[in-house]
Amino acid sequence: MQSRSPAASRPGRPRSAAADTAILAATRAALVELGWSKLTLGDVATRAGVAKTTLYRRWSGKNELVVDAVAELFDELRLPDRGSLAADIEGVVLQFAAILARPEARSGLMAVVAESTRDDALRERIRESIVERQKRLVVEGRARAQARGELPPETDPADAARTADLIFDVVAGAVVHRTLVSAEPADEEWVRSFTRVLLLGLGSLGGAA
Amino acid sequence: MQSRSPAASRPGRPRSAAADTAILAATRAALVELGWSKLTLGDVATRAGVAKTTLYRRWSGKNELVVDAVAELFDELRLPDRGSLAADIEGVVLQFAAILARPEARSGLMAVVAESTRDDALRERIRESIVERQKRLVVEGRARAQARGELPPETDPADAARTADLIFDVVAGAVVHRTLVSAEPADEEWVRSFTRVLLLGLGSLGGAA
DNA sequence: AGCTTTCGCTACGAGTCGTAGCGTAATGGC
DNA sequence: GCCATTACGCTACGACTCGTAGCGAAAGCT
Repeated sequence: MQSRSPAASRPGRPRSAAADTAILAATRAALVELGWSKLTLGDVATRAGVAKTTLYRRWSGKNELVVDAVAELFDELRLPDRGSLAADIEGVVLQFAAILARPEARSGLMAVVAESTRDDALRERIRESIVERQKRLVVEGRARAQARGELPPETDPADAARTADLIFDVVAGAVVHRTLVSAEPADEEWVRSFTRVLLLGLGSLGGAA
Repeated sequence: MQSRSPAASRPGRPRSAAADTAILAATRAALVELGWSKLTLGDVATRAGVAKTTLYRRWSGKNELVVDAVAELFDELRLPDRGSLAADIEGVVLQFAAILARPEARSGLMAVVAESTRDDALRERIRESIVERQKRLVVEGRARAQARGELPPETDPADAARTADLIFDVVAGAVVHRTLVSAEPADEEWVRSFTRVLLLGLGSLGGAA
């Protein structure tokens, strides 16, 4: 989870793996009940049944802890092949929306992103453990669509990377904004409309329902 | 700014308007130097040259203060008529990106949005003073495009509102995600590609540059 | 004038932070 | 089996921020 140094067969008492999972679960529970700002590390330690010092030995602070706790929520993201680009997009967006609908994600994700604007190491940690995994789904879905002939093949690899970044920002940004700023559910109806705009553009809306 | 009660000709010493602007400016300066988490109201009061108690008489806490301080940044958003829907979108998105590039917006905006996930009153304050103003630009730009014949006219008013919400989430979400999560500049090249996707859909990318 | 509200200032209890120090528990090496 | 090494639980601590109370002085209205 934290990609620490080797840690392979080091002398001395090993760190409890159960403590790690208990702490991360306790962090999510505290996020649900208290939210980001009222979450204290002392409280998390109590919930997890560990000493506060143990927590500080493994995480340098609240930011890093919450990143790891929230990152686990995104482990379940999958991209099953549903046969068409539109169906693939709708499927993964609905998964993403379901995760963002959970209170521990809502409270924690935006807060650590906000903190990351002033902390490069934190931003890199978020990128590694959360963002990059999502972006891989975009690349994979795009490749599938190109194999099906639904999208034009990419000419320049640099162009392809820029396009993947653009698609990712549009998809993730729209769902996040809908869920956290507008505070409306990204339900099936919304996802269908969004997918239509993404594939066909604004002009495709408004004509026939 | 805070839309207080009438306040018209009330007996007693009136509140200093200069203090308001000094406090909001000091808040933005503190956001730039310290970021959200290390910003303290005592520090803001000192920077503004007012007593801490004065600050608490006007704002109930850090969240509300930062919302008002950040909201002023969005006052400059305009939607000049550039002749075409594409040009209008590019113009307003570049303005929006320029605001989000400022450190006081980056640090403050996401933080208060994160807090608003657990505070309905705060969310409403954000909606009134920040989000609604942005959304009006979408509605206006869409109406212009329909008058030009670039977009199909809306049939059902409820449908029209849903569509405006969708467009807003896509546009604002994409720019915010690009700027704050991906941490890459939303420069002219990116905005051009984004506008193309928004108007024509994903298929329009990759063919010719 | 007199009344009312705001302002700056000081002080306060409550709560959190992150760390230090200690004795104990759990490993691996010999 | 013994020892070095590391992790753990616990307590205590100074430093800091929070939000509020109380006071006298200032600034407006009638």
